[in-house]
Amino acid sequence: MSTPATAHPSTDARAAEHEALRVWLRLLTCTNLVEAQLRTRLRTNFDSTLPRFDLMAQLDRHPEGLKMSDLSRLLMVTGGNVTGLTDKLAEEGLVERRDDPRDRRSFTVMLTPEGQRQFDRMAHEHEQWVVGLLAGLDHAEKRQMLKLLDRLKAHLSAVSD
Amino acid sequence: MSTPATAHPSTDARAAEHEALRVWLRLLTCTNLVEAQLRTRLRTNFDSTLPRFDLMAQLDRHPEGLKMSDLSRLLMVTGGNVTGLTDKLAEEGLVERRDDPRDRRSFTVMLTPEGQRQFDRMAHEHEQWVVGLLAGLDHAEKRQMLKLLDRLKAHLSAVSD
DNA sequence: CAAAAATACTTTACTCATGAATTAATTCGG
DNA sequence: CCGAATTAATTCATGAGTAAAGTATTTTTG
Repeated sequence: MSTPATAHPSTDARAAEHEALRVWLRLLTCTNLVEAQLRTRLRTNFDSTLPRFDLMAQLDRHPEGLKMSDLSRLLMVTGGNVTGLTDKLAEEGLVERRDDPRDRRSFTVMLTPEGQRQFDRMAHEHEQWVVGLLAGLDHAEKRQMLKLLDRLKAHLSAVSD
Repeated sequence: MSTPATAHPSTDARAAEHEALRVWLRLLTCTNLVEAQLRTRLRTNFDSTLPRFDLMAQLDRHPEGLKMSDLSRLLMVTGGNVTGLTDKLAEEGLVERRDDPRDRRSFTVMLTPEGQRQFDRMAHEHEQWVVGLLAGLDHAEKRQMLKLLDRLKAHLSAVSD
């Protein structure tokens, strides 16, 4: 560990704090801008929302169906939240609750054919939106960003226990 | 514009989509992890929340006070939201609404001395939390990240009109 | 100057998220 | 096999956000 030739260590500490805050605020700003765009477009083009899209995306990835508890874990939200989202999607005929013959406490949630059709259309557009929103970075920059975010994520996962 | 020597353009397009999605999902994950940590710590250490902290931070940065509309713009949230947050902070004696002598429709919101004291304590801890959470990146990586996020932000601002 | 437009804020109704309490069904230890 | 603990899902109260409608006060303009 070499100490750089700076006069005041406290100055370095201040600079480090400032830098970390700047990175965090930019991170937050960029994420919020992208999210806002996706929300708006999902709303105006499909009269839907991000949470609903995310839930349907999980069901799309698991055609055999998922239990409410699985959805809760995969979406990283509470069970009560999944109940509410599923209720509304079911009302609209986009997903279906099927009794689990093995366990009468639980059931399996699946996309209906109608839900699958709607999701396919949404997913296709959604991907293109994301490509467009991230077009500010070229290929090399995206790779760099991914590397940095992976490092950050690893550290955060460790911190979060 | 040179076309790389790849067999199928459609393959490139698919790869590009996949890469953009991956970057976006990592961005989202990292932001959510940091936010969750900050929320939890703000809650357990100060019995407060991020929106309240952010509002108070803006008032701290503007000791002369801000109008509701300023807060709405700076926090990038709707006016109704600012009304609710301000109501609660005012109830708790942390901020104060002062009549604007020039315009009876509006008023100036300021931190009370009590609010200023509480914010000072929170801000100090908050900064150290962020430093710790971003400690997964060293100095050079943080600079790199900042550069990439700035580029991304510039593009997003342009897209969002 | 009076009517119309714009502005500042609040209110209302809705979505989405949480945590805690509840209900019902399953599993496990004795 | 029975009571205790666990698990699956829902319900309820609360907080934060939106969009849209409402109120009151400027400001603009014909």
